[in-house]
Amino acid sequence: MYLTNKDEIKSIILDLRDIDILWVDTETADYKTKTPRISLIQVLAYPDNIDGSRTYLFDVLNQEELVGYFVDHIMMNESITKVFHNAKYDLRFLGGKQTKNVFCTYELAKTIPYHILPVKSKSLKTLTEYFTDFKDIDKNEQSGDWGVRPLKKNQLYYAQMDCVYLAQVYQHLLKLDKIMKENQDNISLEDLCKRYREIEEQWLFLDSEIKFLKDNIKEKMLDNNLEENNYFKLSERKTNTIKTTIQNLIRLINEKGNSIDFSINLTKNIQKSLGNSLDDLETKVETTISYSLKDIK
DNA sequence: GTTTATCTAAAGCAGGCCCT
DNA sequence: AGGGCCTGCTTTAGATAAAC
Repeated sequence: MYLTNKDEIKSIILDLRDIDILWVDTETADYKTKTPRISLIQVLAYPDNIDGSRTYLFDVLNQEELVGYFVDHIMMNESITKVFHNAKYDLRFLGGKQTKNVFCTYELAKTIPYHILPVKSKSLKTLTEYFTDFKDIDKNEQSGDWGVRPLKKNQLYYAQMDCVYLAQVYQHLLKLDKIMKENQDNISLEDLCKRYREIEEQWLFLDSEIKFLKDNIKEKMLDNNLEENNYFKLSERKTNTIKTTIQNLIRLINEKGNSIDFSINLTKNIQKSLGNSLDDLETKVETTISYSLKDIK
């Protein structure tokens, strides 16, 4: 439902206040510039609708008043859960940090480990295709021009379907998360250990082969001066470590006087070089404790 | 008995991900 | 483009095993 009439939009916003949970998305114009403008606010209140016909498309291009109205009545409203995918992005336009009761499916998806949710990307498109029967979702409109009017049919379709995908993904993620947490609570230490032993051999096998393959692919790509092929991109990374001698450092500090003072870590090597002199030095010890598992023989 | 090698964990940092 | 979080690389410490 594409809506441009101010009063109509406002009246729907007021009606939406009675609903517990809304699936929300936005589209922005000029997103590559320093001053992006919000173009559409899409809202779905019926998660079971899968054709997009029940998604509200509020046209808010250059309508700061309408955006403010939505923020005041919906975004700041504690009693309504607002679901976004990567909410951080949309919140830039919809009230920022002061908003209440915002839920992000992207953040939830990231907390679920790969062996439970085996997808390489956590984009809305990937998650939708993984969880639902929607396949080959076209995301071309995402990078389209949302500043033009009238909006193309494709754009409106894309905009309304995003909320549908969002609601579907949300429901599947919640189910998965619930199952995961229940399993976590119910599984015994014994079972965890047994499972570890059960898959340890495969893991060792795969891990070693993966490392072997990676090293060799890297080597061959370097030998052939190949930056990229159909499978990998070889990215170069330079790390500069700046070094000086301790005498040079002392000289500098003497020149600058008290303006330079900071603590440095005395590594094992430095401690060795200092020898007995270490006892004469005023030091502070910071202790960190960590735990690791060892095999029982 | 001492040095050297190997492994795990942590911290700092650069680059990548996600959205439009 | 751009902001916040995450991943992965690198370095370091500390524990243990192997070598001298």
